Amino acid sequence: MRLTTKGRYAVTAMLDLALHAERGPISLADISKRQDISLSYLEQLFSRLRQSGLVSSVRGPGGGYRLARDTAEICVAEIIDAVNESVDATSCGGNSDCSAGEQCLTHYLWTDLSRQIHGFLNGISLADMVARADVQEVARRQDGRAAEDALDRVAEQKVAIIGGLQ
Amino acid sequence: MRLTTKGRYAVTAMLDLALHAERGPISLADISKRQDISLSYLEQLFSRLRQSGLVSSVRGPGGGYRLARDTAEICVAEIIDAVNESVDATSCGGNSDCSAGEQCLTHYLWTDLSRQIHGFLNGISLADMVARADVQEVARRQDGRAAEDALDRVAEQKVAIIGGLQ
DNA sequence: TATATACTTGACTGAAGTAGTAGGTTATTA
DNA sequence: TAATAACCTACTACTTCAGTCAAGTATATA
Repeated sequence: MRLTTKGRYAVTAMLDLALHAERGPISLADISKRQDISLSYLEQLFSRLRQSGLVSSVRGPGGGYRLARDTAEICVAEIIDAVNESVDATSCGGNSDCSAGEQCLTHYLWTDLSRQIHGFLNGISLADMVARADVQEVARRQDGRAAEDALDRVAEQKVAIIGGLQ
Repeated sequence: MRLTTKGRYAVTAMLDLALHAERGPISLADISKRQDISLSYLEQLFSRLRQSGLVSSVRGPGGGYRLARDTAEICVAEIIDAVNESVDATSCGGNSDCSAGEQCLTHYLWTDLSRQIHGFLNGISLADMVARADVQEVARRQDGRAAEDALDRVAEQKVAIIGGLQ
């Protein structure tokens, strides 16, 4: 069992998608900026998310990704599964051949733990996350900063134009 | 967060110690045979378990390891901690600096998950494991096989002796 | 229809961790 | 003093992570 940036990034990106769904397709470049995740790395992750049927893509200018299902129908466990991170805590994958072909002493402990984790992550949908106050606050902060950055870019262009006129 | 053979082996070995505590110090060679874990690898793990004060050692012939505390006072979470496997699911270690120095969108999700896992593993002591029927069954099977192996070795010695006499 | 935009794919890489192996030294006891 | 078992150090093959780079392909707009 492992949970690394891979699964965390995937969930974060999917949540970003859920939060900005009303704007139409969201480009990975946008998510990359907002969530501070490498664009190329996001491309890899979304390739898997698309193959798993969690998102659909729209190509061409103005394109991007959108959720394939309602936010209430996508749970965190699915997203982590999609990017190939297993939440299984046993070494045998539940086959009970963990110690010289037979069940190891601690087999049931890991089985119980797996059930515990899976139950927890299965019970949380993107809709649940979107509804949380703390998530909304972070999202507001991130959107605010993105707007500032956009203004900065406009200002820079003005300076460049004025510089060109002189 | 990751849970690999390292943590699993450590818990299994500690449970083996708990199950055979009445025999006095248990050698790593015994555990290695019973649990099918590499002896050298066990040495590495027990070095950490000793440093963490979970086991004490007895050197010399007839020596080995024994639990430093009562089985009811040692929980699974401690053992996994001791061999340096973290059960923390956040990337920031709880520092909330996960996304460009600020809290990431999914911070609370990983914090909750960590609490969940830690609570589960903290609530299970070695005594709880020893008391489980499934654990006792596997232990009986392993002890039975160990006894058979011992008989086999005696038989081999006899053959060797007879061979030497001829 | 040219072109910018955006998604897609594959190969590659440095760093880190896993799961060991090998070969010693030191302490104890029979 | 020989055997036993803990203790210690160094090494290695392998895998995965996290990310980069480069070359594509598809599509909408001007």
